[in-house]
Formats: sequence, C-alpha cells, structure tokens
Amino acid sequence: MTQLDATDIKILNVLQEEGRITNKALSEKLGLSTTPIFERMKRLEKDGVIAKYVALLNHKKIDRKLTVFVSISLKNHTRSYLEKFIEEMNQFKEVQEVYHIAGDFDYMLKIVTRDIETYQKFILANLSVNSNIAHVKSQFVLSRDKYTTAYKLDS
Amino acid sequence: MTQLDATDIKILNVLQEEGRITNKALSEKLGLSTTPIFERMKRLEKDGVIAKYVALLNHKKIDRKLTVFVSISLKNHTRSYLEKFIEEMNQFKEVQEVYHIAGDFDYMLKIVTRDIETYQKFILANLSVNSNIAHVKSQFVLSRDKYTTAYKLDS
DNA sequence: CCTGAAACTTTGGGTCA
DNA sequence: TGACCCAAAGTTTCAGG
Repeated sequence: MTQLDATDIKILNVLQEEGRITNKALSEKLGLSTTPIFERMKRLEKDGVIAKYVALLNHKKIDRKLTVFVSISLKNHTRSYLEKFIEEMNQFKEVQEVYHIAGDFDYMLKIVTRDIETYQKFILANLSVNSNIAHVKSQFVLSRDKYTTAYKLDS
Repeated sequence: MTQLDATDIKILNVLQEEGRITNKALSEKLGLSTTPIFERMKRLEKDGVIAKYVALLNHKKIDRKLTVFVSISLKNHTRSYLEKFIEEMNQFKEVQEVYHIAGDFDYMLKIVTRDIETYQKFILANLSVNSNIAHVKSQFVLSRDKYTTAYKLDS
C-alpha cells in the first residue's frame, strides 16, 4: 500500500467533495504551487487510491424515486453458482450495489427504479425467474437521510 | 422537473462515469462543439440535476476494510426524536448512509471503519449510549461485488 | 457554431534542505 | 534525493458575435 502523507490526505479529502476542482484552486487551498499537487494527483490516480471521478445526480430530478434494499439467500452456494449470480447482477443497471454478507441472507442488493411498478416488473422479470434464489426480502426506502461517498481521512 | 433531452442524457451518462472529462473531450465524444455542451453542463449543475462531482477512493487502499449494514429500531418514533436521531447520525463520519425504511426496523445505516475493532469501539461509544435505540442488527459485508453511483439513463 | 482572450494544465529546469 | 517553486508552452474554457 502506498503510504499517504498529510498533503495526500488533504488532497483526497478535498477531491472527495469537489471532484472537479481545478489544480490551481486546490493548490491555493493547500498553500502549495500547482506542480506538487499535479504530481500527487497523478500518483494517487495511478496507484488506484483514486478509483475514479464521477458526477453524482439528484435521483429525484431524473425520475428514480424508489430505492429498495433486497436481501437474497441462494439455494446453491458452490463457487461457480455464486460467481454466476454476481455476473448476472452486474448486468442489471437497476442493481447499483451488491454485497456478499454474513448472516441469515447471502447477498444484499441496492436496487433503484423509477417507482414501485417498475420495481415489481424488474423483480418479476429478473429475480423471480432465477431458480437459484431461495428467499427474497425487500426493504423499501422511505427517505434517504444521509448520503456521502467520502471517507473522511485524518492525518 | 427539468425536462432532459437526448443530449442531456448522453452528457449525464458520460459524467457519471468520467467526472473530470474536459468539455472538449466530451464534445468530441458526442459530436458537438464545446459551446452547447458547456451551456448544458452549466444548466444541469444549476438546476441541481448534477448534485456534485466527487472522487471515489479505493477503500482498501486507504485502510477502510470493513463495511457493515446496521439495522436499527427506535423506541420513540415521534418526529422530534426521529429528527434528533438523524442529526446525530449526520455527525458521525463512519456513518456514510442513513435510510429510513419500511418494515421491521426503522433505519438502515451503512457504516465503514478500518476493521472490526474500530467498528466495535464505534458502536459502543456512539450507538450503545443512545437511549432511544431499541434494537440493533449488524450485517457484515464479506465482499462488495458490484458498486456504481451511476443511474444509467435511456433516451 | 466559431473565435480568441483569459484561465488552467503540464512540463522542464532550478532551488533548497 | 526528494519535495517544492517558477515560468513557459500547450490546452481548455467560456463569452461575444
């Protein structure tokens, strides 16, 4: 693992909140010239510490009003079946996140759709036909009260 | 709600995957000149369709190896108690997401920490002392098999 | 959509400890 | 040697026409 120094950490904390900040503005914020910031950013990208830059959209303004957490238990847990399940989930754009979890269920999915009808159609067309799924439990989101993608790092 | 046309949707789909793409590169990708792309991006930002731009980090490279989904039920559900709970959760940097959910539990939290010891300390210091929490159920993440922040939009 | 001045990015060379 | 600063060359931005 790359060792991160205090300046790296400051850069990462800023970029996690302002992903399109200019090198110049970031440099001024940290009291350095553009060169070291530029080189550090490139290094952090190259080393994979920064995985990617993205725009986060307001889901309400693009007609994606429903989020559901779906817990799933599988019948067959052999490796190839797990891999097959994951591969399948990766193809569905409605499934934004997939976690293998310890406990009663095997997987937890985060599914986002336009509304409840679209959600039901999606489940019927894509999960209900999967013969390896034993159990499905849907937890509907009433409101999202906190959301951040940032890991606040301290030096 | 702002009405989005096919070009807006293409712009949003690209920016959700390449948040730092230059206006010029984006314009070339969509076969338009920089001016209309520039104006549309500014409009989408101003209207709040684009909420923000962020850098996503590789959690394994910054020593955040444990993710836990925590389901919580509260004792008192009056509005002011719910608001107090949310306000409290918003102060914890380890709590990245908070969802009010329908069903057995009231809230689901996504908590990210360095490791299991740090997690336990966090729970003991911050949740166990909350006298309004009735029940806590932790679901530990073994692996994250899909993760995207993008809503793939179709025209 | 085109244009160009202003702003930003990127690189090479040089300084300091 | 490593981390930084400066300045010039190369790109991009963004307002006017």
